[in-house]
Parts: sequence; structure tokens; C-alpha cells
Amino acid sequence: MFDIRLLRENEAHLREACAAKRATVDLDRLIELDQKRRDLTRRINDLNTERNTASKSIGQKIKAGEDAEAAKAAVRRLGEEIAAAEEAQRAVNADFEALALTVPNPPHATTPVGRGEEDNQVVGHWGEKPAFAFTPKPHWELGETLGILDLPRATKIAGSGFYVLRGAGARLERALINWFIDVHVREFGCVEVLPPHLVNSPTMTGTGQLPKMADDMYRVEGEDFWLIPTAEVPVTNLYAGEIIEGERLPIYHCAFTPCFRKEAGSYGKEVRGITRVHQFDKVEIVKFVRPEASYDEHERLLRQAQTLLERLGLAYRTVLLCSADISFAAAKCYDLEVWAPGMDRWLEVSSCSNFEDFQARRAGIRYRPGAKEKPAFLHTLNGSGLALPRTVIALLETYQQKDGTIVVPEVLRPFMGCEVIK
RNA sequence: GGAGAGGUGUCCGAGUGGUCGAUGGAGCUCGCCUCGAAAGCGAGUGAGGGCAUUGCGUCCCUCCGUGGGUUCGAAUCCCACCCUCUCCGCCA
Repeated sequence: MFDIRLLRENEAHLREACAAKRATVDLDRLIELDQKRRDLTRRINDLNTERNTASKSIGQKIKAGEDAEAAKAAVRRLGEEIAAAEEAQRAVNADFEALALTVPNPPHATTPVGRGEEDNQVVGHWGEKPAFAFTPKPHWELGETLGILDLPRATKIAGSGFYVLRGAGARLERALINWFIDVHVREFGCVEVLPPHLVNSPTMTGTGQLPKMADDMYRVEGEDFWLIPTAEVPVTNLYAGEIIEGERLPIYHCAFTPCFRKEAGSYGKEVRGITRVHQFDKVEIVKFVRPEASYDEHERLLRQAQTLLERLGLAYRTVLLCSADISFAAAKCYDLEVWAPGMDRWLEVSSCSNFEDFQARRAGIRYRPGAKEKPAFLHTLNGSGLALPRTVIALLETYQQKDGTIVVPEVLRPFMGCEVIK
């Protein structure tokens, strides 16, 4: 949820923000609804005052043994008036809420304004693309030959867009998950969380997936359950509706969960291998911080994710997303793209976003800045650390040898129990 | 899934139609006392919105799981749903 005061006081700024995000929102109607809503609220407030005092006097009359029927009738009419006003208010509120939920978070000043993916800015590179004395193979060939990736059977039991790992492949994914979490917990002060993978609609609305992304998510038939598209959803909503004491901030969480996405409309590209699938594992970092600290925290979040790729020895680049390409709820976002030599392309393995108070407003997550101070909305951030299948892809393709075996990076060997996958 | 009990403020816990945003206790904050602390005493201690802000608001509205309903008036009565607990069933 954006700040409604922004609309009242700085309409032009919000219009620019919507344009930068290439969102078409009927702000005129929103302003109109806001005005109506406030008028009705004031009117109902006044009517309630009237009714409250009248009702009290009726009580006194009855106690005194006087006849109160005339007064009762008058208040009954007042009650009808209030009911009508409340009915109108409900309708206006529903319209207002529905429309307000479609207003995107304005981009931060440091987010470049752009029209699309092509306007994203590469702001950093790390590592060299590996050189091979042979033609590097794509992960699906490596995986099949080694017997660690089984796409045909995944398709048989679930459908296209799913994968089955086996043997060292399954172990590799689990090794990465464990190592990621260990690093986040031991070195970056995260508290590990293992949340539900199904959540309800208010939770999906809190982080901004609903209403906009409804068609991209899986839903349980006949019940109010959605399959999470990222751990961001359950973890951020952990504190929904709560007021956190200021001294508890910042709070850092990390969580491993599967992520479920329909990826509708993506057929035709990225269909080979496991770059775009309906279910994938991810370790996510979620931060709850004081507003004044959020952009420092954002940079540190980025470093946290980068650290993982660097220790794995995988070449990557850092991309600052432009206003048109960042998500609906984000104010600023960096993507980390890892080099996959077999596919000869960059793959997004992490997205580190600052949502400022956008999600906090929607989900009602507040903090008390200091003793006796009024609660205020805190800032939320999250970043992948990291998405699994694509990390596995980069790893297989980067560390492949001429004979098709894979060298296991140093940091994973304790978790893998071997130095080479063969 | 079936039967029963219950959901009230930071926590415990009263309240079964009217002045209850809510008794009481604990906790916390401040003050007194003390060399200091404890005890004791006194005061304060939820959120949102409106209005006001020529001081700091003796001002108004809303919120007692959620949503409806009855009533002049509901934390209190009725209905639905959600959640928690106990027992039974089932099960990893």
C-alpha cells in the first residue's frame, strides 16, 4: 500500500512514479473515492455522536419511568440513516481499497527510470567467464549423462516445467541449501525460519502478490490456500499486524522453501533444462529494519548474496533494475546474474529488493521508534541467497570437465563428501 | 472429521443489554523514600481516525477473534466463519 497522503499532498510525484513503473492506475478516480470516503466517515462520525447521546437519554428516561417511545422512534430513523451511510461507506471503501492495492510502490531516487529490461544497468562484474579447451555442455546434457538429472520422468509424474534430481544431483542441491543457511546464520546474523508453504489470501496481499499476481500462482481448490511463490511471503508476514519494539530491530531472517510459480506465458523460451520451472528451491533473506537504515541494509543484503557466488567461484554480474523492470512492490532492486557457460548466457539467481514501507503498510508491520513514541511502519527488504536450480546450472556448467564429470567447489565438499561428481 | 469448552488491553483475569476502552492483579515507566537497591507509597501505561494545535488537547468517532443480525443502545443476545484447548476418530 502506498501512503495515501502522498496522493493528497503530492499527486504529481505519484503520477510520475506510476508512469516510471509503467503502471496505469486511475488516480483521478482514486482521489475522488478518497474524498468520498472521508466525507462519509465524517458524516457517520457526526451521526454516531448524535445517536450515542440520544440513546443515553433514552436509557435515563426509562430508568426514570418516563415514556421513551417517541425518542426511540426518532433514534430508529437516525439508525436507518446511519445504516444507509455505512452501506455507502462500505461500497466506497471496497472500491477504494481495490484500486489502492493496484498502485505500485514508487521507485527510489537511485532507481534509473526506464522502459523495460533493456534499460537495466550492469553495475558490477565479479570473476572471469571460465575458458574451456572443449565446447562446454549445457546442464541438461551433463545431468543426464551423469544420471543426476531426470527431466523425462519429472514430466511423466508432474508435467513439463518440473525436474527430478537424483544421487549426487539431489545431494548437491541439499548441500547448497545447507551451506547457504549456515553462512547466513553464522556470518550474517540471520535467524533461520522454516515457514508453511501454503498461505492464505491476506498474507499474499500483505507482501503485494495479490491482487496483481493471482494468475501466476497456484491455488488450492475450494480453500483459501495459495502455494508460496517465494519464502518472502510467509516470512515477511510473520509480523503482520504487530508492533515491534524498536530495540529488537533490525531483524534478519533466512528461510529455505520450495517456490511455486505458474510461469504462464513463458513457454517458447527457456524451456530446456531447469532454468524456468514451476517448482524450485530457494533460500531467501528477509530483513526488518528502521527506515533510516534501509538503504545501507540494502547494500549489505546485496553483499551477502554476492558473497555466496564468490565463494562458489561463479562469475556473476550485478544489475541495477530500472523502474519498469522492478517488481510492483519494490522501490529499488539489484539482480545477480550468474554465468552459465554451457548455455552461454547470464542467469538470474538473486533479486535483492528494498520495499521501504510498502509491504509494511499493507501487512500492518510497525515498530516503536523509542519508548512512548507512536508506532511507525518499518522497512522490509529481501533477497535470494540463492535460488537453487540456476545455481546448480552454473555450477555444473562452470565446473564441468572434458569427460563430463564435475569438480565440486571447495566450500561444498564437506557437505558433498566428495571432490568430483562422476 | 465428531462432541464439548473457550477467544477481552503487554500478560493474567473480571464483566451476560446502557456512563465499559472496559473492575482487579502482574509487568513496565516516572516520582517520593533510600548512600544505593528491594519493599512501600503516588501517578501514568493499547491502536486507528476526525477535529484542534494562539502551548501541553478536561473534544468526538471506531476497535473486546472476524463478518453479519436483533435493539433506541451490544464486549454482553442471535447466526455464520476462523482460531485455541479437552475428549473421540484418523494418521506421518
